[in-house]
Amino acid sequence: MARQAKHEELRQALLAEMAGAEPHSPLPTEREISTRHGVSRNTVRQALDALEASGTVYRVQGAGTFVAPAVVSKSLSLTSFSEDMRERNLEPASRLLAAGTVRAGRQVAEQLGIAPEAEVVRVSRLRLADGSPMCLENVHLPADRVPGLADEDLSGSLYALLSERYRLEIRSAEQVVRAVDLDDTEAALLGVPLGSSGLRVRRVGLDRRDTPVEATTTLYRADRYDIRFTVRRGQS
Amino acid sequence: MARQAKHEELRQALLAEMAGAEPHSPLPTEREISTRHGVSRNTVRQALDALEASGTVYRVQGAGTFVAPAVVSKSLSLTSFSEDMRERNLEPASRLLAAGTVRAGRQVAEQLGIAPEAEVVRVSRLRLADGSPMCLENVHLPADRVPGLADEDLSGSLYALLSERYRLEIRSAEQVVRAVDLDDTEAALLGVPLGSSGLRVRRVGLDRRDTPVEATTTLYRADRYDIRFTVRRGQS
DNA sequence: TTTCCATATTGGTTGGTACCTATCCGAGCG
DNA sequence: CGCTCGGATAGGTACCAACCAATATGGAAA
Repeated sequence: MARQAKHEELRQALLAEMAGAEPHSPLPTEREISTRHGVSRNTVRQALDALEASGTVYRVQGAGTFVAPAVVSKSLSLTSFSEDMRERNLEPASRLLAAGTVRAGRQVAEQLGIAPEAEVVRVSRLRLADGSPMCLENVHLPADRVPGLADEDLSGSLYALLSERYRLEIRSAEQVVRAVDLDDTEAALLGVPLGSSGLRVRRVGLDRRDTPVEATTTLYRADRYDIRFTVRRGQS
Repeated sequence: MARQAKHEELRQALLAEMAGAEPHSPLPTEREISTRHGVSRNTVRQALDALEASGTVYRVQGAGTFVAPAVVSKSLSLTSFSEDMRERNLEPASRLLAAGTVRAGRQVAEQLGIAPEAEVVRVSRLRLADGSPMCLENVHLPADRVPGLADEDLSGSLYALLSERYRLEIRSAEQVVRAVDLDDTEAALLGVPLGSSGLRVRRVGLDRRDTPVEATTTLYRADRYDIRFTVRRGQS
C-alpha cells in the first residue's frame, strides 16, 4: 500500500475533512495536524502548500490556515480534450479528417525545434462534445518519434495512445490563446454561421526534459467554449 | 540587508549563474550547491522548487537538475495592464471613458459576493499601447472599500492606486477567457472594422483572504493581443 | 471605557539527518 | 563485441529542532 507520498495522502485526508466546511473557517494549526495525523510538521506544510496552490485554502501568518471561499475555476492544469470535456460533463468524441506524414514547414519546425524539411505526422480531427462540434484540432508530431501512428485508432485520446504505445508522456505545455475570425471551411465544419469568431489555442507539448514533442493548433467554437483559470502573485 | 528569505536570494543567485548556460546543461548537485553557498539542502530545494515551477529548470530523479530550453512563455502570473504592456515592450496609457457609482446588478454582485442593490464604483477606460487602442476595460469595485476613488487620478495603474491609497492588494484572480464578436460601439472605440472579433477576459480579483474585491471585464483587440502561459501535469 | 503594549500563538524559514528510489555508467560476463 | 548487473550518485521523502515574523488577545494604564 501507500504507493504515494505521505504528504499526498495527508492532502487528500484534509480535503475530505474540509468537505462541507464553511468558507473562512479555520483548519487546525499546523502543529496540531502534525500530532493528530502522526506526521512531521514539514509533511503537513507540504500538504498545505499543495492545497494553497490549488486555491483550496489560504494562509495568514500569525493567524492560521482557512478554507477558501468556493471558487469558480481551479488552477489550470494540463488536460487532453477528452479529460477537459468529461470535466465539463460532456461526452467527448472524434471524427478523423486527415492523418498522414508531411514536411514540418516553418512554423511547426520552429515550435518543435526541428528542421523545416523534417517529416512530421499530422492528425486533423473534428472533436465533438455530446455529439455536436466543439473544435478543430490539428496535431503535429515528429515522425521519427511516433512510427506507424497514422495507422493506429485515432478516435480516442491521443495523449493516452502516445503514453501507452510510444512511452511519450507530455508533462507540460506552452499555450498561446488568441481570438480569430473563422474562415468559411472552418465555420462549416464547426457548424457555426459564416464570419463567426473562434478561440485559437496553439500548444507546444513538452516531455519530462522540456523537449518539444507535440505542436497542436485547436480552434474552438466561441459560443461553446471558454478557458478558466486562476492566477497568483508572487513570481518574478 | 537580506530583507527577503534566503531561498529567494539563492534562487536569484542561481538565476544569475545560469544566465547564458546551454539548455540541458546540468546544474551542480543539490548537495554541492548546499555546501558551496553555505545553506542547507532544504533551502536549496526550495529555491529549485521555485525555479522548476517557473519553468527555468527541470529535474530528473537520479540524474540531476538541468536548465530548461528557452521558453516562449513564462507561466502566467497576475499582472496589471500596465505591467503586462511593459513586459511586451509597449508603452501603456489610458483614456478615461466613465467613472462613477452605480448599483452592482446581478452579474457583478455574484462575482463580488455582494447584494445586487449594493453600490459599486465603476471605472471604464480605453487602454492604449504605444498610443493606439489595445482594449476596453471595465472595472467594478465595492463602493464601501474604495471611498472617493472616482475623484482620483485614474490615468495610471489602478492596481498601484488601490495598493497605495486603500491598502487593497489583489493577490490572486480567477479569469474566464472567451472569444466574442464586438458590437459596433466597441469596434469603433478599439479602432477595428465592424464585425471584428475580440478576446474577452472576465476577472475576479481576490485579496489575501480570497475575498473578491474587484470584478473586471476586459475586451482586447484580437489582432494585437494574445494570452501566453505554461501548464503542467501533476494536480488533481 | 478606551487605548496600548507585552506576550502567547500561528505560520514562515532555516539547519541538519536519514533513508528511499531512479538513473547512469562501467566492470564483468556471455 | 554486446549485454547484463551492480555500485555510485542523483534527486525525492520524511523526520526533528530551533528560531523568526506576523497576528491576536487580554490585562494594565490612561
